Amino acid sequence: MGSPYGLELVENCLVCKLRTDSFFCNLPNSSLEALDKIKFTAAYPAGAVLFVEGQLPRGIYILCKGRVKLSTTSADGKTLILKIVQPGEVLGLHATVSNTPYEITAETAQPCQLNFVKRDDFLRFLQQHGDACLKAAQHLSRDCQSAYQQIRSLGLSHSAPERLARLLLEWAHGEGADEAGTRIKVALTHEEIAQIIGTSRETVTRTLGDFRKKQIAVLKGSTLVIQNKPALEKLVGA
Amino acid sequence: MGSPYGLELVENCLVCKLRTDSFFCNLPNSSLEALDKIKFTAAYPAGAVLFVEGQLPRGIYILCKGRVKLSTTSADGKTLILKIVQPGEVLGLHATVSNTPYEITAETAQPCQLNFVKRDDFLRFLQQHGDACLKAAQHLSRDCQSAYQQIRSLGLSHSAPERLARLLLEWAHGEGADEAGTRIKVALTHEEIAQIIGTSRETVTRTLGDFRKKQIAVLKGSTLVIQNKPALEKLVGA
DNA sequence: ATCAGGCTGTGACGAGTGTCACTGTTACAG
DNA sequence: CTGTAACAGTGACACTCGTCACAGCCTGAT
Repeated sequence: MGSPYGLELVENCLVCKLRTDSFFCNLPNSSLEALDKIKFTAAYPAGAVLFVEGQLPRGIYILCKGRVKLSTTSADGKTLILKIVQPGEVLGLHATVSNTPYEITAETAQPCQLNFVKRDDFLRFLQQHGDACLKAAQHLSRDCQSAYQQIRSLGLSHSAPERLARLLLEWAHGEGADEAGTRIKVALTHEEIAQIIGTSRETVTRTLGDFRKKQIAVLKGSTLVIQNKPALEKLVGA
Repeated sequence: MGSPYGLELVENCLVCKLRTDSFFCNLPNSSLEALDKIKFTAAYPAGAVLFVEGQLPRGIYILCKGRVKLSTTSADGKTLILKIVQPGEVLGLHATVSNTPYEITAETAQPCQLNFVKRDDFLRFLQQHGDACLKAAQHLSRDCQSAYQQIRSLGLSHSAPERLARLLLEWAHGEGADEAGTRIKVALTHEEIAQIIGTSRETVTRTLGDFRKKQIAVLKGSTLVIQNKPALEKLVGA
């Protein structure tokens, strides 16, 4: 039994222990069985590029395990990270549905397990399974929402500290806190954070240093501790 | 026969002369008839607010005639325009599909005719008509695309002139040109343009003045003439 | 005609931040 | 243990652009 990149492959969605409560994972069994027949399961190492902006859509990827980074790059090489995709989410859905080129690039950030479904198979599947089609629509609407949120963050904020504060709060959302504050794991470099909030690496370093000095939040290694959440909320103007 | 706000209402989608080739308008007749039964047609004056960000979704609006402005506003009153919606497009789709609050505000920019469909009716309609559901997914994927485009514009560009150039090129896309250049009608103030590209009114005025001086483009009244398209393309770095 | 209100055009000024250049720190391979 | 590369921290500087302030200019109402 091969387990490439340290992953144990789960071949069958129906008995999959990774199943989340989101999107395609929790379809009724009849639809899930149909999906199971047309999917291909594969494992990828960290840093693998699933698709590149500009390519014609080959199909969709369902992320079972790991993290995937979605980004776009400008002509002069500047990169903007759109999203870190979590297990249970689908990649390449809008390009596949509308048959337009992928407008973003997807790259694994960790070793990942993914299910791939070819475009033709997938569209046929959607036509035959109304519940799945509705799920797809819901998934797309979430993508829209997160995109709109990022537009707000980029377009309506006045400063880099404000955008960084917004990002930290987003991460903190739904996490529990103890007496020291909210403790979160982030596996991102300053450079990557800069690419998310659309600023430079130096500004992120400086701003985080500023937050540390003011005892608002501390990022050490891959551990972020938010000590003063109200201060962050004040920064975003909420 | 009342024709409010100078509009002549078209009550029946099947015989509608406004039908575009996009989205719900060109559904097969069987689905269109079903849609016709659950929709409410209404006319609105310019400046009418269809829904506000934060409200729970009541349903979707299909724009038959007129223009609608989609925007979000920050806590401190700054406004960002996301899109000017054209006839044939659907409003409030993602909020309705995912049953989350509208995260944008929709306001008519001209007298408009709209079809409204209640949420429950619409979701039932989607479940029963697979073709319509697929259309809805396609529509959502277009919304995503335009959102991603705006993210690129806001996050990856270095300067206001670059963003303005990108906007002008977007407007020029698909328009014919004569010897004087590409002539486009835009019914937007400098203020509104500023809110689209996320800058200040003064910067738009100054940049347009600069474009005029360099004979790149001239905006006079509501007529925009693009004289030197290559110069704009060079500005966006393409 | 007169006035008000919205839009456009312009100047001055300073905060914010991108860029460059460098040092310090950590992690990991040989 | 050492060398190397990636990442983090920091200072200096220029430059963009947001902000304030005000002057023309239209359009429509009175």
